[in-house]
Parts: sequence; structure tokens; C-alpha cells
Amino acid sequence: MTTYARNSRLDVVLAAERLFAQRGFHATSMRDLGRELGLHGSSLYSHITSKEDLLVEVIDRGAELFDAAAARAEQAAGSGAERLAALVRGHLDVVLEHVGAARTYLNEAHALDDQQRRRVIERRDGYERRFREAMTAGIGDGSIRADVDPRLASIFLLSILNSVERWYRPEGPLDRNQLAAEILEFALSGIGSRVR
Amino acid sequence: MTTYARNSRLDVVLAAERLFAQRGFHATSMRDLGRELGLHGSSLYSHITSKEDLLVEVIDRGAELFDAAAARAEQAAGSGAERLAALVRGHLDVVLEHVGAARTYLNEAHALDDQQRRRVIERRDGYERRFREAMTAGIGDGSIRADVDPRLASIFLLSILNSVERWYRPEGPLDRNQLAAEILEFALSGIGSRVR
DNA sequence: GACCGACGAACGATCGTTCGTTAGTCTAAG
DNA sequence: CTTAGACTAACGAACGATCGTTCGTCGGTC
Repeated sequence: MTTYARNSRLDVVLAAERLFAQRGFHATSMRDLGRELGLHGSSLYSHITSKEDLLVEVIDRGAELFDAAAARAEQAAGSGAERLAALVRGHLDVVLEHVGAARTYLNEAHALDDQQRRRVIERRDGYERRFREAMTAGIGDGSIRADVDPRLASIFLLSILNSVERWYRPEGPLDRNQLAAEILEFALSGIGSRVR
Repeated sequence: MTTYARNSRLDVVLAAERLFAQRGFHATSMRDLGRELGLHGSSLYSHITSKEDLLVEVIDRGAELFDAAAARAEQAAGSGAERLAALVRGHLDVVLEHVGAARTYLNEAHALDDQQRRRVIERRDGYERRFREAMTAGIGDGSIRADVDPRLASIFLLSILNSVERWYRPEGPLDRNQLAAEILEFALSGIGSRVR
């Protein structure tokens, strides 16, 4: 007779993703987290070793998802601009399919201690580098304008992508493909007319 | 004989801007805040009524700064694209000159209670509308392409602007005017070449 | 009967906040 | 010019609540 709601370690991590993303790490108590799974805060320690470790795990999962998506995107053949488009679509897939992990990864890294935070930031820089390299390749093959600064442009593009979770609602009129197309159109062509 | 370090209400608000922006609202204790001013946490209540009220005040100050900058920018004559450029420069001025208030306004509104948060978000929407209207005007006068969706484009542009505080360092090689020029160039022309 | 997830009381620490008190400053009457 | 009294910023102890975490126990499943 199973009267307990038995949970696995993964259940805890997934609940943490949700709550950390929704309320923030410091605003989420272990008892909140327990309630989310129908058990006591103290019971979580059957699965994890500390709240801090849990945050590290959630954030690392987020980083992993983005890195994996980028690796998949980079196998797309074609011009630099086309590789960049694949990176954008991959990024959006992660943000929209793993909201919790993505948001926690993007917004809660500051709650980590110095060493862990540095590690995460370095990893984030590595991810950004893949965007920069696609742009540089694009400049080489003529699909991206030669006067573009790849470093700045990749920061701008990632700013747009990382802010998507702040306003986009999947149930709205814009589907995922349209969103990707709109972002790419903005990034590639801008909004200005030839005569300003 | 003045042995006390006497502080005014404004001192408390300014210290709160700094700490709330740096560590986040929930990670900042009243005793932290007191230490920043050289006094006890309890002493802060000579100046304020609650931690929550203090956050409201900091965030409202941030909103005020952005609204004032936008109002100034909108007096700039010229095409829609030129008005948009003035809005961008005004936004950057606020972000770079009032880092604490701006960051707290942009990142800590989720710590407000439902009613206050709704109020702040509405005000933020009003600010975004000014960008949208400049774009719409630009479409009218031919300075902005007619196929641009002003709503999406203003979200994208503001995503870039609001992320500036996450990476930009004023002591770096890029000064404020160059930063504004780079952002405008990206937003108006994008990075794609004519043939992709 | 070994194993494990959950319980629930309890820990010391820290949280936001209250309050009676003190020390310094300002104003105005003597 | 002095001085009494109002005013205010800051102190510091203390409040109940909640925090993350520990631990001995127990029920349910292999």
C-alpha cells in the first residue's frame, strides 16, 4: 500500500528549477521546495547535500543544455549566417523547453560563491564564443558584413535571446519558428530604411 | 562635538540602491544595509518604515529617471529614427549614471508584492510604448522600414539596452558615445550583408 | 531483515522590526 | 551670552518568525 509520494533526486532538481526560476534562489526556502513535492523540507536531504549544491546542479544542467544545443547547431552546414541562425534556433529551443533551468542559469548565478560563479561565467563566455565564431566565419564567406564587430554583435544578439523568457508567452500569437525568424531578421537586417 | 555619522533618508535610499543592485533584495539584510552606512540595522527605521517600502522607493526612483530621460529625448526634433536614437542615448545615460537605481528597477521588481509589481510593470510598458511610437513615426516618415513590427523591434532594442549593465564597463575601451553608436548601428542596419 | 525515503522535533543562526533610552543639535526665552 | 527644552538620529537589547540543516525514528518495499 503506497501511501507515500516517493520522489527521486531528479524530482527535487526539477522542482528546484521551477522555484528558483520563479521566485529566485534566496526567496525560495527548503520548506517551500518540499511543499512543491508534497514533503517536508528536511526530507529533501535524503536526496541532496545542501541548498547551495542544489543550485549548482540546476545551473550546471542549464549550461549543459545550452552547450549541447550549440554543438548540435554547429553541425549545420552552410554559411556563417546560416550557422548563426541554427545557433539562434537552438538557443530558443532550450529557453522555451527548459524554462526553469534556463532562467536559473541566466539569472541566479550571482547567488553562487565566488569560485563557482567564476566557473559558470567562464562557461558562459565559451558559449558566447561560439556565436562570435559563427559571425567571424560569416564575415569570411561574405554572409555577414565585414565592418561588424563580432564581439559586440554576439553580445547584442544574446541579449535579445536571453531576454525572451521575460516577455514571450508560447500561448500567444507568435510561434517558436516565427519568433526565431523575427529575431534573425532584426539581427541581420535591422530596422532602418536605406534612406534615413 | 559631532561624534555620530549622521545620515539622511536619501543616504539610506542611495545605499539601498547600491546593495539591492549588487546582491539582490532578498540577499541584502537590514543589518548589511546599516553596516554600509556605519550604523545599526535598527537605526534605519529612523528614516524608513519598512524594507519593502524602501524597495518601492528605490524602484520608483529608477522608473522616474527613465521616464524623465525619455521625455527629454522626445523633444529632439527630426525623423523617427533620430528620435529613437535620442531615446537610446537617454536610456544609456540613466543606466551608466545611476547603476544602482537602474539595476534594481530592472531586476528586482519581482520581489514586490502583486499590486506594486503590477504598477511597476505597467509603468515599464508605458516606457516601452515611447520606443514603439518613435518607430511607428519612423515608418511614417520613411526613416524606418515599413515591414518592421514596432512592438517586437522595441522589445529587441530594449533587451539590448537593459542588458548593457551586465557586461559593459565604463573603464573599458568603448566610451558611452561609441556604445550608443554601436547599438544604433546594430539596430538600424543589422549585421547581414546584402547577399547572404 | 536490509534498505531507503520520509517524518517531525530540534539546533543555532539570522531575519525584519519594535521600543525605551541616550546623545547631540537646534531654537528661543531669560 | 547663557541655558532650558524640544527634536531627532542612533543605540542596543529583545521580539517572534523563519532560515538551512541534523538526527533519531519509522513505515513500506525488495
